[in-house]
Amino acid sequence: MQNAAIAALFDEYAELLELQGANPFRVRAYRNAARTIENLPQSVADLVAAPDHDLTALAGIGKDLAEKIETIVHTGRLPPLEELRGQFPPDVVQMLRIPGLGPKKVAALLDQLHIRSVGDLRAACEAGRVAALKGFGKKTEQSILEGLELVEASGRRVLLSVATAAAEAIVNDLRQLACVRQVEVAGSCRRRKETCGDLDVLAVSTDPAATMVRLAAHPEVEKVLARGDTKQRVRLRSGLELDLRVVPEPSYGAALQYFTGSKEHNIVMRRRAQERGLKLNEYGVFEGERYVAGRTEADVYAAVGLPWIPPELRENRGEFELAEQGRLPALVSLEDIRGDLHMHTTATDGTASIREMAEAAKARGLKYIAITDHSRRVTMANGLDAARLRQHWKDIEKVRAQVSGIEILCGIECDILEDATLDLEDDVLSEADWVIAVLHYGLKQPRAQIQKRLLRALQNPHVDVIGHPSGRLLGSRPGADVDYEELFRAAKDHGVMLELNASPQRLDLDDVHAAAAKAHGIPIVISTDAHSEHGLDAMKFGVDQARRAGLTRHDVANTRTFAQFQKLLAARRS
DNA sequence: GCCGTTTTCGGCCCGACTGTTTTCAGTCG
Repeated sequence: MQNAAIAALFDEYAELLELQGANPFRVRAYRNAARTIENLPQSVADLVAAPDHDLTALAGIGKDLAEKIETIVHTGRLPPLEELRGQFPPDVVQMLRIPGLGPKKVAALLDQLHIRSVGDLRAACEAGRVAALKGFGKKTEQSILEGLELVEASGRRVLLSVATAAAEAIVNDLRQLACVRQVEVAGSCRRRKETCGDLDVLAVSTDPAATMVRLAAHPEVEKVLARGDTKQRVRLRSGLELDLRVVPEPSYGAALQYFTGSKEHNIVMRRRAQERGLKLNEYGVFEGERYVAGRTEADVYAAVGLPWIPPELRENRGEFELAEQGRLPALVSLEDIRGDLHMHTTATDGTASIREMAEAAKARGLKYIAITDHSRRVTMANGLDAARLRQHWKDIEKVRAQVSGIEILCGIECDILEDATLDLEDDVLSEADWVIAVLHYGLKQPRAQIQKRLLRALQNPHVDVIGHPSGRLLGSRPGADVDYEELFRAAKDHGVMLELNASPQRLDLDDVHAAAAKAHGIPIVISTDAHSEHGLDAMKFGVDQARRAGLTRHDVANTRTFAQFQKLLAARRS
């Protein structure tokens, strides 16, 4: 069982416990455990398989949870959860997704109105029975009906690329106002998480009311959901919800820190403040009633004895320890990137020619690229067989002569077939400058076969890098069941690099596994997998995830100059 | 349910907004 699945069981358990009215700290313990497991680079199942393992060494895992994890790994089940599920109708989880409905209200609906399903809930609202309940009213009833629509329609997280575009549109509009002194996106979007559930925008304004009005009037805003003096929540036409908060100047840094999160990171921050006899909230750091700091984020971190921590690292995944020891990494940036080593052309499923891609890459300041079209197995993309590939490389060489100022590698994105052989013969692969091996088909194969395919590819002397290792597509397709520890060891042994695919729906390696690959000393290549000139702009999203993984420019192979990169490649092959 | 050079009990982060309340619980981030 994969870590995410184990975490999901604990999250569901926490939700049902909450409905039951259990001790809130007990509920939190399950949620904390879920986060710990989710953020673990190695598979919990592998940990359990090790002879003298100790799960209680993990943060937030004690004797009880360790036993529950063992049970899940061995049986695939969590009996107490199954028992708890039996006490509630299956639709409760969906009801909890409705904005405004939390565990207390849902429990009241179940107990007093005997609601069994989402359908029951709709009927009860329409009959006016919900409004009659104590603690409910007409407005609540109406908002439940609207929430039901919403939950059924979307309620999903959106890609970081989508969230970023929406946030920038709003922020740029607010910036037009003379009264707006500062405005910035906070939240998971600022932390550059791969998907965002909503948007948080923070502003300093001399006229908060006018700022609120401006947001409400923005063409992308579909509905104002809540509006106070300092806070407004709106729903955008895309379905994404956005919070705007207007704060006083002396609180801007504290508010930015607070609303950037993550929740887990902030809990540690406030605990550190407490330990120093201080109180930290979105208005600043306080000693009793006295304001101590809050104008900038750096001031807030300094007040709790830390250097400023980059937003991408704020997940309580070890950044506090690094900050305390003065060992925060100098994170890789987009400006560090010199090459892009995965892209397609009209030879297969790209929309631009070799020359157009080269010119577009050059215009973006890149010094070298690899043209890596598909191999024959990818028939729907018109994948290349050996003969067409050799001709394609000749065409690339012609472009090399025509376009100066950028180096172009003759590459290939070669499929690792379901039977663990490569889609092209060794003789043609040996002629390539750059070989990416990837899984496209048979992603649902059992773990053993997936591993066999990856390991066989790693052992092939012509393979330089494994591309998008899991094959996942965010929000639509889970990745293959990869044993990452084994993958990393083998990649290290054979000197093969690993790709962090920057395409916004892939971001694969993800941040957790990219960090683990770095720990193994494996060079990471951030590549766009561009299928058009515009696709080259995805590099920033790959860099974002690399930063979340704590990678420096030294960890990323394509920050090297072309000469240095070629040396690395030559060393790998010898 | 977890955790601990303030240890094995008694803590566990903090505030805004809403709707329903006559002073606050629930929800949310």
